Amino acid sequence: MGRGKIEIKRIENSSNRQVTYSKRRNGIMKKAKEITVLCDAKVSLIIFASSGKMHEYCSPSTELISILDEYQRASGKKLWDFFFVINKNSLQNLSNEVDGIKKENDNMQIELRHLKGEDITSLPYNELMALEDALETCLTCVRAKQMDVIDMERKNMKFLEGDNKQLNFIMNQHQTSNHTRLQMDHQGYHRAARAAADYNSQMPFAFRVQPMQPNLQGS
Amino acid sequence: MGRGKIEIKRIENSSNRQVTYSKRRNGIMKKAKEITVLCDAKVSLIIFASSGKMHEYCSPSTELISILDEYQRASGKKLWDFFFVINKNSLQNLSNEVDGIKKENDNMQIELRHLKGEDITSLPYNELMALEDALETCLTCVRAKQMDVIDMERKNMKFLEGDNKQLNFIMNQHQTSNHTRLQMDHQGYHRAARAAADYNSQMPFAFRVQPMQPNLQGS
DNA sequence: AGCTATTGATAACA
DNA sequence: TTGTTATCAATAGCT
Repeated sequence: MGRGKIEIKRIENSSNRQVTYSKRRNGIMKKAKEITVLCDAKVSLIIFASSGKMHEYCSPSTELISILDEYQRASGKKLWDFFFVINKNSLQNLSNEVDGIKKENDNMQIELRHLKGEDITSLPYNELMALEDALETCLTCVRAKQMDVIDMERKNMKFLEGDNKQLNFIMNQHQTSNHTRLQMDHQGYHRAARAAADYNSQMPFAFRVQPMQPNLQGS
Repeated sequence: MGRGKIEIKRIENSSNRQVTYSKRRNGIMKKAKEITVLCDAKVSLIIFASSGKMHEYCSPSTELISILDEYQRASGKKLWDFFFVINKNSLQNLSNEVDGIKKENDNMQIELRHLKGEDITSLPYNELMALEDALETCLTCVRAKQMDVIDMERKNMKFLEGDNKQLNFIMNQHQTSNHTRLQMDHQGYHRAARAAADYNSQMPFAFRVQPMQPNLQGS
């Protein structure tokens, strides 16, 4: 529709392309306006030139957002899997929260490094003293705990030895029977389970005492 | 452009309106396609008939979402105060990331508590041993650092005493002059600045040695 | 849906 | 860029 027919392919001459773009853009815009008026249609039209400059048309008394909302329902295509509408207050809150978490994280990392004896060059002397005190207290505490654990282990050993004897005794008693079932009383089962759990919690998994029956611990 | 000119106003005859809608819609779609090809433009076109039926065009190798993204940047109009575009993968990634941070946070808190001697009841014995070792190493390290600090303090003291003597000497030398200026050599200035900086880094601010001239440290 | 007279859009040019 | 205009394309009214 001009002085000559043109093929629909990219216009290589840049200024021709620019002129054609601007004329055709106006044409489409006009037609978009017309169809909204003539036919009660809702239209959203967004055009970007290759230069990046944008032009848009949106039918009056309509918001792009509501058209996009309808678009999602009508097409079934979701523009977003998920989206948050966040006003300025909640955005501020979110930002503050994230900052807080980051700060907490940083502080913990610094504290951790100090407690591990790293990075203490930058600590003032009085904090070094405080750190020493804290470490000594902790060491005392840890050593006391070690004693406790050793003590508990001994008790557990003794307890388990006792149970073992009892089990051996029962096993011997039922040696000839085919349906050998442990005849421990109910309380005994629970005591053993508790002891095993207690004991297990002090040991890495590889060394843990395995229950003799799979659902012993669950009872 | 038809058998007669028409006014651009709502077509009251419903079937005429429907026909015109369909014809013009095709026309706009065609023109939208043409401008993308001819002029390298990016186009998003969404049309709703009054019936609610939707038609859309989006220039190829482009996603509506990216056009809308550009729209927001180009127009300055925000469709939302804030929005995340999250596809299933990035949602998973985000979730993993958050989980990671939480886990990291938890681990740090546990480690911190352990290093502070709290909450060690749940530690297995071998970890208690490892903790004891770590604490002892740290204590050694902290004590060495304390020695360093004390040592450095002594050196600084000595150095400052020396400077003090020198200053007193110079002060005495220039006692009668009104333009009393410290005649320390350039190297001496830098040495003093370095020593002060070093010393300062070991002390809380309240006890820090203040430079005698405000721009001494900056030199 | 097609058809086509007619209007509208626009390519080339200024 | 903007305007003009010869030409082509879209489409209104009709089947």
